[in-house]
Amino acid sequence: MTTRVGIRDVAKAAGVSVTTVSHALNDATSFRVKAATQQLVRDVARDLGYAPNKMASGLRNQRSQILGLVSDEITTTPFAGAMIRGAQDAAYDRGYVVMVVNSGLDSELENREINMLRQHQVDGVVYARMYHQSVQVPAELEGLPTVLLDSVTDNRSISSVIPDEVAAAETAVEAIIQAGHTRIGMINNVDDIPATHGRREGFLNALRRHGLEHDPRHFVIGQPETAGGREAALGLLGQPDRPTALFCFSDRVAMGAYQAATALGLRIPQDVSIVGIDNLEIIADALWPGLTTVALPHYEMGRWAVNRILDDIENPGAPAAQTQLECPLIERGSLGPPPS
Amino acid sequence: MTTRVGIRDVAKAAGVSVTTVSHALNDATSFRVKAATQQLVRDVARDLGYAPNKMASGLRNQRSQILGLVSDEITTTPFAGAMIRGAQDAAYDRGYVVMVVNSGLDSELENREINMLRQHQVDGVVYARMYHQSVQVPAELEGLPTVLLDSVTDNRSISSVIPDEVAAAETAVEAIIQAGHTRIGMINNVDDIPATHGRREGFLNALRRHGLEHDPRHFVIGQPETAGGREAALGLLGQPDRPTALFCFSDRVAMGAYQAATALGLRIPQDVSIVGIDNLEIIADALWPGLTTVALPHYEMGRWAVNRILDDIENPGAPAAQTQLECPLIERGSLGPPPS
DNA sequence: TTCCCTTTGCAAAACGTTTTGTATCTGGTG
DNA sequence: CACCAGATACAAAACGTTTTGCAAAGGGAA
Repeated sequence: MTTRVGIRDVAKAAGVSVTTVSHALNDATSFRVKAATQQLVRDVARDLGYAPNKMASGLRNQRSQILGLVSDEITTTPFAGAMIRGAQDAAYDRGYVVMVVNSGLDSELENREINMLRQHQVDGVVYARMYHQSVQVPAELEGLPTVLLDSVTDNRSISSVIPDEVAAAETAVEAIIQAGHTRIGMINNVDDIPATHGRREGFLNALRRHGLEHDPRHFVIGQPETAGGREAALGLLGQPDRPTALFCFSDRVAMGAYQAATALGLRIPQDVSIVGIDNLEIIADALWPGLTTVALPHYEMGRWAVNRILDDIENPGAPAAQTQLECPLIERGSLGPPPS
Repeated sequence: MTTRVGIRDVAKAAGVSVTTVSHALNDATSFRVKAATQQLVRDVARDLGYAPNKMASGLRNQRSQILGLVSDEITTTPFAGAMIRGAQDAAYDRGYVVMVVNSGLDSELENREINMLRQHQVDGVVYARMYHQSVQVPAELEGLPTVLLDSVTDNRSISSVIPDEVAAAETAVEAIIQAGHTRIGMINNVDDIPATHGRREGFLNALRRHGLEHDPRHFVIGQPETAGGREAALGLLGQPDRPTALFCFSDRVAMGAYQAATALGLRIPQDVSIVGIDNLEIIADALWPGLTTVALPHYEMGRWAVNRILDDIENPGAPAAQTQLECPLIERGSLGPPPS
């Protein structure tokens, strides 16, 4: 239970003043300390296990080196981990640390939590959603550097990063077309969210680009969970001129499609190919055969958001940027040539 | 871009001294301020939107009101969310906030991150693992109040919280026995970790308690993922006197068992019942029929750990406690009576 | 009125840094 | 030898709180 060692202890041990220690350690630009002294101080500091108190230096510098990350439901979603980790890695690389708070759907609570972050003098906050959506930035964030993660708002002066939904869908459908399919179905989400529209658009783009006809009977919507996918796929694959490949709104929907295919006695990918979106490893890897899917760049978005906010802090006044990140195809075993 | 309002602004606006404002707001025990004055100060503070600077008060009080949470792989596991959320909820209730860091498997990085937490003067740290295991507490945590989450160590002076693995398995197997089964198989994990041994023990306990014979051919081990479960279940269910119910090490293993059953033309639960452990919603809910399983209390463990550490901080010297939390049965549709 | 308590308020010190302004060296030049 | 310019080191102020010690005001009791 030794008491913490402070800068004055280092000064005393090294036989120099507190000022000199500070200069020696922060080496700064102005050469106000002799190289030999600097080395001495550093050695002493290391030997004593000195670590500067960020509460004190933050108070003095008016900079806490803490970033806030406020998110909605962290619990129920498997994506949270990757986003948070990306944010933390980026923060760590630049000497910052992240405080995560999550408020579920309770905006009253969210405001109180943002207020706590403010009291801790966070230098900025990443406002994150677990599913890409359009949000209203709470007034509590006024005056704090803010970046949106996996969400957008109409205020163009706030930077944001989201997946390129249209391109993601195009990537998936292009792969299906490359495999030789011409009758391609899609199971989309019923919900009115950006992902729904973007993925639909990408699907249609790819078909059009290759001169393939869009058969409305092969385009269905359902709840974006496994059960919804199962029902939708049962309908789609039960038709006499069923599609030979299915592009699913998400990996969970794709899992439902697997169940439907199995129930109908169709083998994957010999009888029907299935492609998802998300690269939710715990599902995509577990399905049998493995699910070919397009990865959502959660980790990268987390990194981008933090880097962007730190740029804003270090260099204020740069114009805001709305960024879309690419979504790579992850091949496993559920995409093959159409049955002959 | 208004400059932050400080305690002196409140004092000036209320026409009292800074001291009085501090007393009025922290109301404390000693009645050093008249009720009317206190009310006035509070009103003024609210009107001005005053929020105390925790860096300053923390510096003065030698207490940051920040807790560290260091964990291993947050990315790949779906449990992280629940644990973190539990920790945060408990922290929030008591006026604290949580800094999460994760280091993957890199203990070098872990040490540096713990060092960052120390610099930020965290009042304590929760040392968490995503999968219940035995750990060595890093020397860097020396002198900091520490609680282990989902992990244990041989140092009995450190508090810890883990799931009651034995009881969890007993709960699962009891339910199977109650449903009428007598030939019960288990697919266990190959890895030498506490969960493996605890769940095996609980399985055997339940059988013994009901006078059921333990058939070694019905007990197999495999990799604790879906593929491992699939292979193990193919062997188990391919036997002529196959078990009528399978207790699986985890929900992911259970998913493999579903695949095996389907491949063998066995219906769940009519031909074979399956029970898992984890209550990994994204899988248990998605399987068809839904997976009956035993929930691991991740959220509750997170809460317990933080509450315990705050108790330790507020009231040092209490003896350490090693706690096991209960695991409730979650019934969905994969457990039924044995085929007649 | 005087004295003494109690209530209420304030000034100042302290927490551990960083940074500014100034003082002291050193050695080179006239 | 005297002087000066850099190089190097230091003392002190500041960041925004909390808390201690003290002073002023109020009010009974004598």
